[in-house]
Amino acid sequence: MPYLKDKGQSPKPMDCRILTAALHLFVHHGYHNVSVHDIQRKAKASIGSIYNHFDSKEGIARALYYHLLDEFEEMLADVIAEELTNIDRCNRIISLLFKYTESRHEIVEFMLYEKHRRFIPGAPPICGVAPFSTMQDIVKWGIENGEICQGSECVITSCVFGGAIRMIHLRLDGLIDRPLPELYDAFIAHIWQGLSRKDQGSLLRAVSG
Amino acid sequence: MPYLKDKGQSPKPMDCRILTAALHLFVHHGYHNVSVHDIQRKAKASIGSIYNHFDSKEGIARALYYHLLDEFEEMLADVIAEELTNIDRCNRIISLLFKYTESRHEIVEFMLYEKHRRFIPGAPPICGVAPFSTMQDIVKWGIENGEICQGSECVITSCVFGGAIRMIHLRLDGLIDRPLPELYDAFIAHIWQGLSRKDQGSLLRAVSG
DNA sequence: GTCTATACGCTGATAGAC
DNA sequence: GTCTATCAGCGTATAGAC
Repeated sequence: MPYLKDKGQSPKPMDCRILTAALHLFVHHGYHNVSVHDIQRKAKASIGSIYNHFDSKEGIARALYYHLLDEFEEMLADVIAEELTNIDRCNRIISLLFKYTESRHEIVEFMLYEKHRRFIPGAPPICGVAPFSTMQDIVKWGIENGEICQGSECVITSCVFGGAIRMIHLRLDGLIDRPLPELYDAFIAHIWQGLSRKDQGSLLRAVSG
Repeated sequence: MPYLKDKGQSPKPMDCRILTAALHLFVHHGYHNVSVHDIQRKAKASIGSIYNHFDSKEGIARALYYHLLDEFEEMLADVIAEELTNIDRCNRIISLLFKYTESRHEIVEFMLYEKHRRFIPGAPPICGVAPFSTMQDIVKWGIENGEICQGSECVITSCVFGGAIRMIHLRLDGLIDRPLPELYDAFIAHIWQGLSRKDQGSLLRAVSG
């Protein structure tokens, strides 16, 4: 393809043209507002060719979705392989998502902002699926080894990644006008340190002094 | 209707039947997977009657959307009128959203989990629209009067409400099996106090990392 | 205001030549 | 494998009786 990275078996050139066209159209107009004719035109292929590569319009969406899901999961595997603390793993994931939101916004929008079950009948809710459960695992490990505060995994995971996902949505909707990576440091600090006013200075002084 | 509350001018009985049927069907099957015939059947009205009350299928969705948006905004006005601290206002909003997720899940799902622009062409992105900008205002006031830590409004608003919205999505997708109000206290504590373990060592790590 | 019957465009999918 | 031409069904919306 490649979408997020080069590894893994990429689809064949023609599949790629079709999937890339479909991704673009789905993101900008919505699955239901895009016809197979639109995809065919954009991919510079014919209807017959489309149906030679995919069994249906829904099949195109499915292929796209599961392909990107795999790439997402690969990215997370890489982050886990890095042997960081679990907090830093969370931060790294957020950092990558913020970057991709700028550089590959169509992919991020399709994966993080679309209701896939609306057009892929069999699809499980995305938040329960591999990459997202992996994110919850990382949080769980962090709680277990004491990096992260005690509490319900799903609540803490929601706090960590829910805020990030919200920012991505706002950015994609044009309601944040700065590139997300510029807001990364502030965001990370808020999440881990909390949002109520606190006298950070004295806390830090207490440690160093 | 009433959806969230009784005040305001409710639609007429027939409008109400149609809108209630449409809400149910849109939430469960998605706007594009619902035909006017489905709505007509569910509302126990005829096609002709539907088109006597609304100009189009899209018109039904629009009426529903803006009606609920008004009710949402009214709810926020009530919270603001209560004269709480701004942090408590945020908490109160989250508490109400959690409660409504249990008792009126179709409304919450329609308002917080649907991509309205996919079927209501003129609609502005929901996060930029009245109730959501009001939420950002509350955060802004909290920053200004020193209750909430210094920082970018949109980042802090994302942290506060993004986590809550994420939990609502997870709950609506069946990935959280406990009623959200039971998780409210924990959630609030995490948001305002932060997620890293609370001894100074890890706080410093979070700051430097 | 409510109803039934109908028109008709669009779109997903197929057939069959090359 | 790719293409064009075509079909069949669905779904929005209208016409017109009551």
